[in-house]
Amino acid sequence: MKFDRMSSAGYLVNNLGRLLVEKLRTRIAPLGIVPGQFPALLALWEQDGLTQKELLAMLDIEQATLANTLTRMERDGLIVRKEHPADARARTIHLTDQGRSIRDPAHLAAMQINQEILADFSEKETQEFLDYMRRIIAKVKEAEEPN
Amino acid sequence: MKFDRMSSAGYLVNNLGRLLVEKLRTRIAPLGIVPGQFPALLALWEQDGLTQKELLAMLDIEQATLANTLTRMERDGLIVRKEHPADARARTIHLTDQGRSIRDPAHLAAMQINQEILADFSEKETQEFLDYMRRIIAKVKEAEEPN
DNA sequence: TAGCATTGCATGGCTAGCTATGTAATAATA
DNA sequence: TATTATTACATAGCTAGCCATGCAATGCTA
Repeated sequence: MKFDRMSSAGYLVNNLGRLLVEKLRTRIAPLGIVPGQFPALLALWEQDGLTQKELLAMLDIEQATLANTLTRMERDGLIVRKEHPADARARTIHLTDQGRSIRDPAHLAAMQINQEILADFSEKETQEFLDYMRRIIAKVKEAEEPN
Repeated sequence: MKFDRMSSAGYLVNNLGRLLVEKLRTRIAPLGIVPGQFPALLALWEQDGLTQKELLAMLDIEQATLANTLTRMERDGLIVRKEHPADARARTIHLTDQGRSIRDPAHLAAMQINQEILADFSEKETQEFLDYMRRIIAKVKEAEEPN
């Protein structure tokens, strides 16, 4: 009985995931950000001044992971956290000028990577691939939350 | 200009990768192993007594990552490292009885996950999906090593 | 309104990936 | 053969994910 990694969806997804994170890392390094900060930045570029809880609701990571990522983002001068006007437990999260300024090149880097890795794919194949991914994600999430 | 994560191949691959790692983690926890150990175990189940270098050549991780994983595997009683008969720098890696004994259930867990997440896929769709993944992986690797 | 439950966030400890670097052993060479 | 280069592996330090837990503030309720 043999297990062939190249025929294992799980193995392939994981392997590609790591490759793409590293690719993104090198692309966005000049902007002073790292891959883990990307989803939070995307959300904050859409809407600034959120609380951690509100931001968390937009992301697919755990609260503790976000808290640590935000701490590093603050350290790196991308965001500042201000006291919440009405709730002393909460803090609102605001992009700095620097955090705001890298929006376009960061978007571009991510879009270029997506485009490059799918350069040999037809439009139909690209859509099929994205659809397969979304279907599997939905399936996994449904399995872990049967409600 | 908006960036839609659900249309980003990179984001989707990553998101799914994490979901699947966690799924695997819960499945194999009863066996006393964790996902990072899986590839090394697969290789050792195929061939025991390899050096770290030989094992590394079969895996898609960096040397330092493997060294740390092997240390944890030894700590957890899955492997032992013995002195190499001819080269005092190297050590040969051997499965313990415990490491050997979990082979079948571990294989089964991984195969079941692959099967479950693709349960709604036709055979054709499954093959297409795997093929798309392999094509993209090849593309990314080719891009980073133009030779 | 006093006490308890809940909430918002932070922290600790783990796995697992990465790069860079150290160290001892081996191999190559001047 | 003495020195230098290379090799095999380990270690340090980082990001980034996870779960469990702590703590202060807020909300609820008897």
